[in-house]
Amino acid sequence: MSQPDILDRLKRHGVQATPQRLEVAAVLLECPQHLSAEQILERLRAAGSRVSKATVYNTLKLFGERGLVRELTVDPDRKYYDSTTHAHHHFYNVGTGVLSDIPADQVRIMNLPPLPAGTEQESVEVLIRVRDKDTA
Amino acid sequence: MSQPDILDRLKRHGVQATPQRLEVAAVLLECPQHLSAEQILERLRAAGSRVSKATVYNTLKLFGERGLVRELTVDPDRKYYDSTTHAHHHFYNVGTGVLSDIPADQVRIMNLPPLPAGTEQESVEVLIRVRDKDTA
DNA sequence: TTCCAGCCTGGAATTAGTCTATACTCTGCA
DNA sequence: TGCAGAGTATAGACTAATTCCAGGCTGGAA
Repeated sequence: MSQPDILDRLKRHGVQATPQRLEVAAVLLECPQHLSAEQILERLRAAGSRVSKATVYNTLKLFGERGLVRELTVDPDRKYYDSTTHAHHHFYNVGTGVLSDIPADQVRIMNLPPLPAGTEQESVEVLIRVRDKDTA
Repeated sequence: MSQPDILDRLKRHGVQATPQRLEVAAVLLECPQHLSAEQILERLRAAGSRVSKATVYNTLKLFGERGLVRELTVDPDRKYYDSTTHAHHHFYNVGTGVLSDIPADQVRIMNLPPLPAGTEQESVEVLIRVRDKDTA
């Protein structure tokens, strides 16, 4: 994703652009992927950036709230941020921690039950946990 | 769930019975519900038990590994333990943290895509996030 | 200029969960 | 009757992800 595209995406989600936010966005939005805050911080540091940890966390949280990226709760030890925001689902390898996408149109969910009273739906997520086969 | 039923369930899952494990199981298996480790510890303490935190955590982890209860990763801040282990899905109220069950037969998933190479499926979970409607 | 809101930062604080070293409790067996 | 060993329980230290905080910076409005 190019710099102007990123700027545009920030603007469309009502997020004010700053150098740090652009850096974070550039890493995460580079391609469809799933990264944790620490992974992003690591990459930024490796590339010579001096963003603070707090800023990376704050920025990702903000991006998540504004719908610019998607927050995934899949690993009990850390959050992952998904650069792809349109509806889709995931495979999660519990051994390796690798996440991969399942296009929304490959899963059809039927007979959805009524929501609990007084609530409205926010999202539907299908998570298929997998593990490496024993090669023994 | 009565004491003998709990003993039986432990035995069927290859978990050796101890007073502490019985206490933990009694709280969680009392009825179909979703509790965090801390909630269970709290209830035990309130009931006068002196189990240690480590024991509660160890016990729940063991129960989860042996399939006696189900571990849920749904709230980024804590794990929940589900007393119901047969296949089913969940509503999760992101505002209140309340989890509720969706019977498996109320959700039909079709066209499941192929698993990533070299992996085998462990579980399929559907999570529907909801939020309280604005009453404004 | 001066103000102010919003942003960034390092470091402290928080918190779920795990680890560790020690002590206890059975159960089989001499 | 007593010992050995496996499996457990416990308090408290520790880890790691994330959030909080207090101070400093910046760019535009007045």
